[in-house]
Amino acid sequence: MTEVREPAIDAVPIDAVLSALADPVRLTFVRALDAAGDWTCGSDVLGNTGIAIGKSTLSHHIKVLREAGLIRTRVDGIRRLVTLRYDEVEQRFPGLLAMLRERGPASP
Amino acid sequence: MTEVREPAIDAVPIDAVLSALADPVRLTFVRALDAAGDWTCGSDVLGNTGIAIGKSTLSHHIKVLREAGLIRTRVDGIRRLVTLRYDEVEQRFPGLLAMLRERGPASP
DNA sequence: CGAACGGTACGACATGGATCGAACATTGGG
DNA sequence: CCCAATGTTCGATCCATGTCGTACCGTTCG
Repeated sequence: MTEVREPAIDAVPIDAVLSALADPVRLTFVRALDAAGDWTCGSDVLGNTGIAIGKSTLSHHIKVLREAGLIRTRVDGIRRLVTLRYDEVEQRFPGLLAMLRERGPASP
Repeated sequence: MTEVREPAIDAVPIDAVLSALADPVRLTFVRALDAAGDWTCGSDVLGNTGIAIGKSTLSHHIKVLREAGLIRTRVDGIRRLVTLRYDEVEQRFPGLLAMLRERGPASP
């Protein structure tokens, strides 16, 4: 198997998406994936964002995001690569990803 | 005073909005306000939505939603009326309210 | 084969936040 | 003037979940 099971985009409830994005770690993670734009190793994203959490915690967050339909996980040999399900998310929740790029007024 | 203090829409961080909407009670509340479309009394919304919580809990949720920039509270004599800040939210987070109307796949 | 690597699964723990009840505040009416 | 109606505030409690550590699993390579 080269793909990890993920829900169909139409089967994901908005509730799950909101809950998934309500966590600061996961929000930062999604923003980083959005900026990266390509398949990325999960632990690499950690390094890029400066988030300091254990690997089991990271695994947990990735699972939540995957079950919320936001990301996809691909098995590549010894590691797992993740990516935003960009087009699908945009189709189902138009404008959502653009919203997340909004950093808000806190940018000194 | 006939208005309760609320943040300017541009001062609202997306984080606060996501956290506010991640709670099922608040999400239901916002949906009800959206459907009602007009000024609505807080306790009325409770009756309309069938949510069963104490009045202090309701007050708490309203406060969270107000501080997230989503609703406005107006003092009208003995009661307080709440409403969605529809146009402002739509301007700052285009598509968000439409997303919330999406009930997801659970609609038999 | 067996060791190392990258990630997952599971149990335990701590903390944030949802909830409640009671006391307080404000307004309106008898 | 006092009382009823409506919300807010404050403490206390309880639970969901973010976090960690350890054990485990699949893959790769010596």
